[in-house]
Amino acid sequence: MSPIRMRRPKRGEGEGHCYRELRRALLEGRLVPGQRLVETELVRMFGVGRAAVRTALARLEQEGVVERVLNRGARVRLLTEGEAVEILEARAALECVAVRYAALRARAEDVQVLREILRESTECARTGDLLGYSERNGRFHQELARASGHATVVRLLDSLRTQMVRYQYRTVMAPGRVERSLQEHRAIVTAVASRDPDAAEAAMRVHLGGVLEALRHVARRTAAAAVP
Amino acid sequence: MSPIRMRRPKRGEGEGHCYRELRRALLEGRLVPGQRLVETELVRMFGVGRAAVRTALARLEQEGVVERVLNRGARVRLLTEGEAVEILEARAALECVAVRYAALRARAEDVQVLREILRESTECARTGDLLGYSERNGRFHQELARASGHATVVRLLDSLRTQMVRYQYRTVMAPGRVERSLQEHRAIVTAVASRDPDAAEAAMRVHLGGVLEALRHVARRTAAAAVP
DNA sequence: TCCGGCAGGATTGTTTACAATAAAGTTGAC
DNA sequence: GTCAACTTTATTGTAAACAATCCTGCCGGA
Repeated sequence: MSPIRMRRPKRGEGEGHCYRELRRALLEGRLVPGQRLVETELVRMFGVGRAAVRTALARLEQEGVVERVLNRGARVRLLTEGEAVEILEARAALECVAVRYAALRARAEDVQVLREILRESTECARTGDLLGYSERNGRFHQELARASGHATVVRLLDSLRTQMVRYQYRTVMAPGRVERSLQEHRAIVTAVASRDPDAAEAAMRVHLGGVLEALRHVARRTAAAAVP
Repeated sequence: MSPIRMRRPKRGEGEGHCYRELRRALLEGRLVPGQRLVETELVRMFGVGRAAVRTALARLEQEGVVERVLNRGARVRLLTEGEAVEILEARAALECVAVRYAALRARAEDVQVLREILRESTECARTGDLLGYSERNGRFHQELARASGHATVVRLLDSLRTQMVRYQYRTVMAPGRVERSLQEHRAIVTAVASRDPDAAEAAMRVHLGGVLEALRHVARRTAAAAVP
């Protein structure tokens, strides 16, 4: 973990600061699943009190990102492939709601943002920048949710996305998956732009079905590798 | 709030105890939306330290049940009708996943439990016991989710259900809604028992669609509420 | 060698005290 | 009577100390 210490936050923002930074560190991959989160270390790292660290960890646990065991502290939660599939299924259901609302309520500038991400994604796919594509993929889904204006679904999806960090890279690696993903993204944007909720939901269903299948395939492969 | 004080919990279970009790008090209606949650009062009430209360409140905030403002403490979150509709939409999407899995994985005893709840519901409807029906209705959806064996969806639904408390009680006023709800529940159980995921999902979609329409109608008039 | 008990240290859960903040109440001039 | 500035009070945010628990390494005996 980065030993960098940031400026001391003001009174009242200690907990939120710690929560956000911890979450960010997770999303950026600076914290690996299974890694221990020792309270005093986090105190030094973020320059906040232990109480703040403690409640931040409690929030992250509630979110399902962190696992805490009595008297043994917290660690970054490690997902099984099965749990990853579950999370993706839940995400799929919620993203369908989101995309439907996006098709109904997206403003022109939202569509513009999506098109820009699509353009960048295309570039990443062309140059073979898989990590860059993965990042754009995340932003695509995030922006799509935002455009839906559906606060509850956005909140739930945000939480689920955080839990999936570890698998975001792997699913994209399957050969030929990037091109298909990109095309599916294009179909979604087209449907949203033409304000067709049914088409949008259908396109999303196809897309996430593909992702799910890819992940299930990965699950089988690693299971096979584990049992030779 | 009930001034009853319970036995002091052991070391390590303070926070969880406080969290669960607070949650229960919410579900049982002993805490009304908008009500302030003063930390020292909760300390006296549950016989735990303030730190435990604090982290419990943080967890409840993360869950969306409690709202906290800097330096001004926590209160039970008050939902607008619009937010209630949002939550119900999210629930609908997730319950469809749940019921599909239930149709695939439910054991005979799960179906038995559902049938028993159905029987009790019928009795409540016959005698006009609306509160009793509302309670069975909650248990029906809960058991259905449990029978799905889908941990992630169960967790999310649990959280969403807690947020809806306020609307569960005002539930049963729409005339004729109870009968329709009961019939829809029956259709769901039939589909699950015959291991037909498509029919089960379709039945659930019909059911929650009806609930949603009723709630949306209420959102315009702000009078009665719907039977989920 | 292997096993169980047993200090010692590390880390967490809890309590207490204290500082900062916001709400309520008070005073006093106009 | 009213309004603004001040004081008081209730309550939260933070820090530090303390106690319980778990893990590790060591020791002695079989």
